[in-house]
Amino acid sequence: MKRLLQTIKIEVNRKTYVKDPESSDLGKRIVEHSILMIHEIGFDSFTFKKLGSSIGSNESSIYRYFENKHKLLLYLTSWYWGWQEYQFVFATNSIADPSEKLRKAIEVISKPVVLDDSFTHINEVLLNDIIINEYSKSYLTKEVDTENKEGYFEIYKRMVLRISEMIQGVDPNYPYPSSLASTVLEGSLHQYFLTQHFPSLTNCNKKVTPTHYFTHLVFNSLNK
Amino acid sequence: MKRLLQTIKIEVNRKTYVKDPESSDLGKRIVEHSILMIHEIGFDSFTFKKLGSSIGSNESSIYRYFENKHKLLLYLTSWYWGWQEYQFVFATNSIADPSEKLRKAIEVISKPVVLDDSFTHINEVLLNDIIINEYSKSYLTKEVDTENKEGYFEIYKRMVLRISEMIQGVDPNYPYPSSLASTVLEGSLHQYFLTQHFPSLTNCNKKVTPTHYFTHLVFNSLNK
DNA sequence: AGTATATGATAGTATTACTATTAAATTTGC
DNA sequence: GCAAATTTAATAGTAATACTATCATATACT
Repeated sequence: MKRLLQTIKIEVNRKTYVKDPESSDLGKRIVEHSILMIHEIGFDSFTFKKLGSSIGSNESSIYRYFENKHKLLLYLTSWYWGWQEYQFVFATNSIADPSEKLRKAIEVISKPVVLDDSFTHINEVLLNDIIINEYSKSYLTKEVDTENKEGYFEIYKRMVLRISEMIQGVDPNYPYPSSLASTVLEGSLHQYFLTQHFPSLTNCNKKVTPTHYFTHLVFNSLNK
Repeated sequence: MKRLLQTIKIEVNRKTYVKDPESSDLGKRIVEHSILMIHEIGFDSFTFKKLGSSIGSNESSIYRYFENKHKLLLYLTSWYWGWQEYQFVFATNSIADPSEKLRKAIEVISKPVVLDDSFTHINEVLLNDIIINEYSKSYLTKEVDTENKEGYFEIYKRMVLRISEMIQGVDPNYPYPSSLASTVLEGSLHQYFLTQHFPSLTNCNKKVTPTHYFTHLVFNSLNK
């Protein structure tokens, strides 16, 4: 995948980091290798100490970029959703027909992720896998309400809102546009998780992707 | 809510515990207060040491019942799904008409939980809240595949299968019965979570329950 | 060359997630 | 009713985690 606009930078809530990891080489290596390591050993076993030794740096240096591993996860997830939103808007913006627009939107959010050459230090395929397996942990906390107020989930919420508006564009009388939008976004991650770990609980697989399932689900709910 | 069969005991995978907590007074107090405490401070902050002092017992005594807090969570979630399955089967078993059966099934799994007098040491309302906020953590781990093989998620999987079969009973040609079933079960928890913490991402609230939304969603997907 | 800034190395603290041991209390079997 | 078995409580100890603080060194900037 090639980016059209060379100057784009995914904007992430500044509160997720102490020092912008994009601002230095070490910062980028922290992000790059945190993705590799979380993907490999899982978020629960991941520590700054392990990350430090894997990049030949120091635990204390990582703390200068991120307060703790929870904030790092918020950074990674926000980056991911920002990146997804960019592709989402890019792919749907020029489509006039509401149904085609929504169809494209569902496709973009539920299709398998491919590498984006534009951000060399971020492996989007592995990051997507982290989102599938760890995203819920970023909001299933006792601090979710304060963190929500502080804006850590803005991009994700905006994505749901965009989808919700497209649903309303197709059927203004549909009574559950936000619920359906959140179901597609959350449910898509969940269906991918099930194909990986609980294949008997899903009909999705390599051939039948969540895109097929959710396209069918959404358009049967709406009056066209 | 009153139970009809006095002798029922919810069967939970024996591997979740070292010693059956139902077999002693201390065991029941451990379960009872773990629910209260996890509900209050969240699973992440919950420790056996804190639980011990809250029930006037000792950390080491709790380890004689549960290997660790993850296993305790597996016990609580398995108990919850076992309890839900009991109500599910009881409510739907006698219904002959496939559509009515499925309608009832969706209602049972997505309606708000009420207290069950039959299990005095378990507060099902608080436990339901724990399931909403913590269930994903029981399977979003690196050990999910081995634990799945060991049967820790059997009851949940059986629930999805039951719903899936009911969906097929209504429309044998529907191509995604398992995905739709897992979407309803998982999505229902998620919609409750959203009403609590992200009300702008859902149309569900006190009046419009997830039951309305999912009933609409499912029956519009199927050919009747 | 001198100063600011970034990074690295080391040490230290409180908490967690246990394990092991021993003592006390309670239950059970006869 | 007493001895034996079992359960629970108390204490101590270990390795790892999640940090904070301090100081040294390297690099970059003016």
